[in-house]
Amino acid sequence: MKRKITLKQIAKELDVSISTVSKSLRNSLEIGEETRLKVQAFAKFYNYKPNNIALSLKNRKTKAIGIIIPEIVHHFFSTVINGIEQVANEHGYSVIICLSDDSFDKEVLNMEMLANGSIDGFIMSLSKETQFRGDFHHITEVINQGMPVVMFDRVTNDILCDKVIIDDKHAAYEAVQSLINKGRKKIALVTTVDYVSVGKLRTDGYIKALLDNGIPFNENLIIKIEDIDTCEITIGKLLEDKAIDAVFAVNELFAVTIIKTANKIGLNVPKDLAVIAFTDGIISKYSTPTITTVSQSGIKMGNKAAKMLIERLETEEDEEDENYKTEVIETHLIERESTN
Amino acid sequence: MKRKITLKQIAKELDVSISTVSKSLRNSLEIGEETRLKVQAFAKFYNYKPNNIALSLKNRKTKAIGIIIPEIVHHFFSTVINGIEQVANEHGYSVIICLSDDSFDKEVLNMEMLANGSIDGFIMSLSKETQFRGDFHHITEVINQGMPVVMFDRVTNDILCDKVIIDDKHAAYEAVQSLINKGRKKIALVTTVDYVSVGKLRTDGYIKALLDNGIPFNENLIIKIEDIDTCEITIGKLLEDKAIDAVFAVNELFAVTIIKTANKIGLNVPKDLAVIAFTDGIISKYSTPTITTVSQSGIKMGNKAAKMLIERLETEEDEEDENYKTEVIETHLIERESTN
DNA sequence: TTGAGTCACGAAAACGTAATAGTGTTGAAA
DNA sequence: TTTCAACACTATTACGTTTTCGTGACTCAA
Repeated sequence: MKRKITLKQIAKELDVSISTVSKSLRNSLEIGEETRLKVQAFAKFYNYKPNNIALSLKNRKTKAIGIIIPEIVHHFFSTVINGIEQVANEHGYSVIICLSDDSFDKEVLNMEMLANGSIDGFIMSLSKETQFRGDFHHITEVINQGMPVVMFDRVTNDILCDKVIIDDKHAAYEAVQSLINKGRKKIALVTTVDYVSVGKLRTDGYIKALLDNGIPFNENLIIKIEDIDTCEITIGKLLEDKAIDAVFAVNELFAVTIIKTANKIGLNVPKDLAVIAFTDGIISKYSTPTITTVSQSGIKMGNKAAKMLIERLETEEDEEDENYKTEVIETHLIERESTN
Repeated sequence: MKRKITLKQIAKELDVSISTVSKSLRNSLEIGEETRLKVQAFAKFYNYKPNNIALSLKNRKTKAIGIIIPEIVHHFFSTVINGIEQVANEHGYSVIICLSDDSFDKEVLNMEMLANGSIDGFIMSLSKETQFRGDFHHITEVINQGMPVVMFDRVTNDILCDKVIIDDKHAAYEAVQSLINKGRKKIALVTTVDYVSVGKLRTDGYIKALLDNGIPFNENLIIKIEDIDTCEITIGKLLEDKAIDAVFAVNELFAVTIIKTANKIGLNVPKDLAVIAFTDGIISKYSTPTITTVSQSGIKMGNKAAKMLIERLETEEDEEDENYKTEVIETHLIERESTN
């Protein structure tokens, strides 16, 4: 139960000054070899390690990056964290994670908590509520204090900062195009009701793909799910009434529910109904049939976001160019059983 | 781009001492009302917030807890994090997460990094490699320094500290018993090869359930999967050669693979083959058929672990009783389609 | 013998805060 | 007039580092 040893204690024990100890441990030439070795041996014996907090205070940097995301029990977000952690670790940074639970207030609170010196910069994805409100003052404030912010996936144009996104519109376009290429004509879109930026973009891509191929866009073929647990009826209606031959779902959960519902009413996937989903996760890989998806590599996204943040943290403050970049992570289609 | 304001700057600006500012902001009676209000107004205007790092250094506590887990893209672990974060947040703690990637070296490195003042205590689950090696010196060291550690799920008896586990043996026993109750007689166990404590316990429970019911234990019905991606052959052989009527799988992935393989060789789940899995995750819920599982509530585990840690952090150091507790989180069977 | 120049080390400031221990002024009681 | 207390602040220390600036002792050349 011995507390960690400090420079001061070593100094006292060896009857030298604190500066001498500090310098010895950093192998300064100022200190004579004898003293230096003696101090080093002593420090090693007592397993001296500098106190991170003291260093942070002195250096005015914590070597920690704050991550704020809506939820963590979520394949995509946890993958991004993984990606961030990888490069953070390589560069000697640790990551502090806060969850907003898609609540504006929690997002603000967490940011304020971390912004008071705990971290050097933020990597974040906006909560639904924040996107809905369009209130980003907490982020502006942090940026104005000179703390860099990198946003990913759920971003906003209202904030100037580095961003990492996927081209949701284009990816959706390609997914729908691939369905059309396979001869599907009546393609439905199953999406969410919320006001998250990505939802709109994916819808845009869906519509554009249809129109570019001379397929009329029918508003009735877009259905918005409120609650995943009670959506079977809505989906059932879509499948029975509209005589569609393909569905583009904006996430895995919708896709797998669609397949289950289709099976119940006697439709075969992929013969009668092709299904394609956005976001490649674990469900698509293990569902029956396996589901064709648009993969958005969370790892790459996390890697990139972390690189951008660290880059900004480690360039001299004076030469801050401030020309913020938006990186686009490429997506690709993973073809599986749900589209013949 | 104005840096955060400090007490010193406020003091200088208002031409009072730092102590006066500090005391004013904490509403000390020592300071006259006029000065107090003036300082408070000024601080509010400039949005003064005390610097966390300085506070940490002064108070010798960081109000942060370190989490070390093998991986994060993993339903169970991310659920536990969620549980930890909930109570941590309630108590004003933030969480720093490090991933060991199931590597001993990374686990040690991460612990050392965090132990040097960055956090007040650890919540951790051992990496596979650490369990295999049986080398826990890094944990002992941290504990000896007076830093509390709470271990969950993958724990070891070699370390004295608070622990949160589920009763793996008993839970496995109940799962197998439920299969037997449904008339299944020839029950296989599909498990992992690694040396993780929980694997052994689950096997023990499986065997005990068989023996208690007068069913002879047949070693050939236990198969150990090395690599999830190439296990279909092994599983196929098991299903075809052994004429089994039920399988107990130690995780979801094994279970869903078993079901897929069974379907391929013409077996119907659950009619011909009942399948039950350990660890309730998202796959079990959305697989076809849905899978009966033993749920181990990660949220509860996280909640409990965080509570235990914070409790220890916030009781006076002198009255440390040091009688470590091991909390057992109850599990329960979630019956779904894979067992008639 | 003095001046400069090295050597080996120490003192002190700084990072930002909170708390303990002063300090000077005023007013009132003795 | 002295004494004591209350008031309203300020100075200082401590948390653990790193670093800049000194400084005393010694050596060597002029």
